[in-house]
Amino acid sequence: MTTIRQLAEHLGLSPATVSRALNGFPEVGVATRQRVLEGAERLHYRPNMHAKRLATGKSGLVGMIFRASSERGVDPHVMDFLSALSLAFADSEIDLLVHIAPDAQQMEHHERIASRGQVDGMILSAPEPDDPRIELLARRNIPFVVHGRGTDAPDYAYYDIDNEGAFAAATRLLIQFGHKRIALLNGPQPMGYARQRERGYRAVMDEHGLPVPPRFVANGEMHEESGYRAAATMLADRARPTAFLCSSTLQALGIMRAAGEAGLKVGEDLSIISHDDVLPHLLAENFAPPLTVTRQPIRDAGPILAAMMMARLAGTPVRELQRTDKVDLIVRGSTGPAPKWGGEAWSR
Amino acid sequence: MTTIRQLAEHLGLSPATVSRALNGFPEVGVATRQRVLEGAERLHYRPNMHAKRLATGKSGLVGMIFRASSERGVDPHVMDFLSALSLAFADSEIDLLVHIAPDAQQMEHHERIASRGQVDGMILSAPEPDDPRIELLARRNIPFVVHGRGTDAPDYAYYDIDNEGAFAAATRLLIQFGHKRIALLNGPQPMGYARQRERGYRAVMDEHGLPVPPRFVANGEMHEESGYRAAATMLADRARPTAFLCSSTLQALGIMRAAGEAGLKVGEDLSIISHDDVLPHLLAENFAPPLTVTRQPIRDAGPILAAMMMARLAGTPVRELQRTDKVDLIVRGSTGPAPKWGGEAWSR
DNA sequence: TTGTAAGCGTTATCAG
DNA sequence: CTGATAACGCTTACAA
Repeated sequence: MTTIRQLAEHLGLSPATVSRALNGFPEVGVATRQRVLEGAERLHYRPNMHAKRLATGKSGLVGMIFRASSERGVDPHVMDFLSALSLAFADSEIDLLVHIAPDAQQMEHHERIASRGQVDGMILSAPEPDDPRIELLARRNIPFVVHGRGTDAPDYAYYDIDNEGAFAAATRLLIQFGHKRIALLNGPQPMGYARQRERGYRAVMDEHGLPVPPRFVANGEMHEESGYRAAATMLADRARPTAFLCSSTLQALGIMRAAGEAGLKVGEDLSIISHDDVLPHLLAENFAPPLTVTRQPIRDAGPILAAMMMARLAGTPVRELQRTDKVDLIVRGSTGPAPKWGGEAWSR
Repeated sequence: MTTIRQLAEHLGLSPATVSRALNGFPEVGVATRQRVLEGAERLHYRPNMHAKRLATGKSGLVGMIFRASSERGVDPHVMDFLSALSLAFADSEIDLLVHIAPDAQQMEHHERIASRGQVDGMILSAPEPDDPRIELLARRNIPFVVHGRGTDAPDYAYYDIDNEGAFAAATRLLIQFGHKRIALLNGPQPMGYARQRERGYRAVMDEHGLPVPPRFVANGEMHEESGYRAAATMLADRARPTAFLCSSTLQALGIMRAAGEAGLKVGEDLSIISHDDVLPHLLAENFAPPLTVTRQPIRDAGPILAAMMMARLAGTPVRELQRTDKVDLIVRGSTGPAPKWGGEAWSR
């Protein structure tokens, strides 16, 4: 390993000049810089990160702590996000420090990373309204950006999608198709996005004077089995829903299984609209029938949040780093007119 | 931020003694150590990682670079592995540095991490026979452990499952059920595990004198659509297979879709056995019908490889860090006796 | 058992 | 434009 001092000696320069040349400082002569660059190349000089970091106080690391439920582990959507994020940082100098922590140990892990001071900033996702992780980072003065929002207009840097608008649009489509008994299979209760989605759904139901009985709204994790369980229960009832809104294509898969067992044909006897983060290994258009979805690939959030993080580190103020994107509604075969027998609205 | 010097002053000791006390050196007096520990607590002392690392040359970071295909991104199974790995490192001092890189840029990323010297070791997965990544790490003398094997008896530390035995057992079961036309939907061609699986399958087919026409073996990525495509093609032929072996439950989902479109009933007209890494959000037992699988949760590899990595860093020799686990064959509803019409072996 | 002092490889300050 | 020199915060011989 050649050090900056060796390189300097080799060139007949001081370490200081070499450092300046290498780091693009303006005051260094153009000929000198050229010489230094060539020398560095020739001697295979690689700056020692640890020394650099000790001297500058910057670590070149951005931390991200994912949530894991104890039974099901990490939501498969997040891998897609992580992947896009990593790719987006690829040609910067930044590397990603990743933790996966059960909900119960989230704070512990944040404490650890924060107090060690080993990251320049943090990215966090799936915030709740009064998220203690956010409070911690703010208190410790660690720059952070958030994937999602805990509340409607938070005072931190975030990127989110318009969950409320998406679910309002989906509900509206179903109502236009004549559906009156529409059930919602939502994500976990405390999550910001789950609240936003429920709000969009309820607003449109209200608007059309359609009742929302409590048993038509379920909260659960976003996997096949949770979709199956909730749908099976609801479909067993005589006043069953004629349409489902759900939060993930995996849940939709479970709804389809329940529908199959109940002898219902999806797209005719039963309509389904799912939110689609786009899991590349299980595409909504390949469902049988193809799924109608509110679509916003979660991977698109990667480059956006990476850019936000870098801007934040460069000092861009928070209010310039808040963004919400619209969501597309894509109609496919899993939705259709309400069946005749279900034409009546559910009543207490 | 309190430094070790401040803490030392506060206690009337030298930084050296404080350092020794904190790092558990034996020579320090028991009373002194107690005092130091309390003082550190009181002043909220946290050692500066960068300084520590500059002094010791260790980074406390283990790197992992995942492969991503350009169209489908990262295999969803790996998130589960990453998650287990991170959990396993949680109460060590080690943190995980994660990259996701397209196959085409794997070497670039390895170069980058290796030359910066910012990790103490690397974990890598899905090796191929003469994997250039492994060659690079070996040449640079960076300790590493591997998830999977590129060859049967590699000279590096690895953890793998008995893919060959698993697929041999699965093939045997199908043959016992009377199947003669058995197709294999494998993972990507170059991967070690894909080769191992094909070998297990072919060995048992040979053993029973059953031919394996080229069109009965497909290699592809492990997602729903690849399973669908391959199965649809094979099922369209008049001498179609009566049973499928596949590499992932997502592929099995695709096979089921193709079977449905061909009017075949899975478990009766067509048998399916899949390898099951256990995706927690899509369980094989919840398929319709439930899927017969060779089962080995990929998450189990997390703690094993974490322990191996730490052992490797502590100097345990490579030959003591090589392990292969058996795989369970779990029979469920997707397998059954070969249909009568398919009783004849395929012939050229 | 504890202290002194010399690194570890950079960057940053201040002269020149 | 370039060069000394002092940090940066910790570890580790070596001395006591």
